[in-house]
Amino acid sequence: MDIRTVCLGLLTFGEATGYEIKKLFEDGCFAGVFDASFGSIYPALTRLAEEGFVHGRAEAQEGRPDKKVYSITERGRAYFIQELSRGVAPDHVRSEFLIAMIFAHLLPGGIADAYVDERIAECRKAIDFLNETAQSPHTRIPNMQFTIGLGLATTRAAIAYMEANRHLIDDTTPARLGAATA
Amino acid sequence: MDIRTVCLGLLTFGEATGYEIKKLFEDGCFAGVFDASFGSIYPALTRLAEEGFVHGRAEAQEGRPDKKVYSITERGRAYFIQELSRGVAPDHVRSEFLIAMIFAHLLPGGIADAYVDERIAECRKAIDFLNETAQSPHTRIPNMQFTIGLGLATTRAAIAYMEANRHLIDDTTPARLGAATA
DNA sequence: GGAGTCATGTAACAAGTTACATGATTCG
DNA sequence: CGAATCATGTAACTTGTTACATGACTCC
Repeated sequence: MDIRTVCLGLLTFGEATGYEIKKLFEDGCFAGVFDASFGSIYPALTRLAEEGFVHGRAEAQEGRPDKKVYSITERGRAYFIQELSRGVAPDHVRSEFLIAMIFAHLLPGGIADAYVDERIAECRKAIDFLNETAQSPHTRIPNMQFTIGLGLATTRAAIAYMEANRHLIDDTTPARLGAATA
Repeated sequence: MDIRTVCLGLLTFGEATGYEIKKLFEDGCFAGVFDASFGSIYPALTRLAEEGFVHGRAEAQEGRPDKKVYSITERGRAYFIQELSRGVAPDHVRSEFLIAMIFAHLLPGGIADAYVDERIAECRKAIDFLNETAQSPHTRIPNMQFTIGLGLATTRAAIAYMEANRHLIDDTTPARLGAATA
């Protein structure tokens, strides 16, 4: 699924500007699920408008560029539902953290260990964030609670596992030694 | 981290051809962590060879194109360790499944439910695969056991959560009804 | 005065995918 | 006889990022 389609989906929750969509990818309910830069969001919205899937309304502002507030059209909504009904592609994951863990035995002492520390801290932040999000009004629908709950369950499992098994990383032989004995 | 660097990392485990690297991304220990197509693997290896990070040896075969077996050089190994020591970027995730769950309330009855079925089946397959991988000889190093164990822990948590909470998805109001009451 | 927020947009670039080209062998 | 496996490589294309351009206002 491309960014265009995801933007369309976001607009089913209500109107938004490109700037607001970007923030939803960063701190909103899409954090950790999808991400996109301004350089892809703005052209995506422009094209959606050309195709008649959204409608852009310019809102004048003082001392700032006009705000372009987009709202989804009936056609857009139908198209989004159709796209989402066609099936879901496998997850696309690219985790530098996991790669670092796979090759942890090559890293000089302390580095992989620090990566685990960082990761645990990030997971804790993610849990706080998910708990907050679960309270916000538009996540009251059951499928949102499901999605947030799934994130909480897997993140908690990750923390518990890492805390219980991080000695497997600490014990890693430093790189130079590993190369010498190979 | 780009594909080039990950290919370099794979070669620290021993020599391999482009074809074999592709298989490692699909069924090997990198399944679910990273993925790449031939169109990016072959050029990556060519460039790594030009840069002196790997050495390519052509092996003649009957009735088939020459096999190019790549092995990592000392420079390549040093470069890879240096790159991996510079820190890890945040995970890059793009999950159509999670997007489908977020918008499940828009989908016609039964579809989101089927997606959950599929997902649980995939998770079970992933667990079988991880258990097999944990037995193979070159995953005996502790950090590999850690990585595999982390995958098992989070995947099991995901299955358990989905089985216990999938009613939140089943209960979803069909799309047309949802639109009418909005 | 510098950083951060709000706000949009484009051009140059990077990265990676898909499809094509080639071709023998083996398995069902 | 078709599909899968083994095996490499390139060109066209898609997608998306980074950096730049513009500009005011507010907080420290």
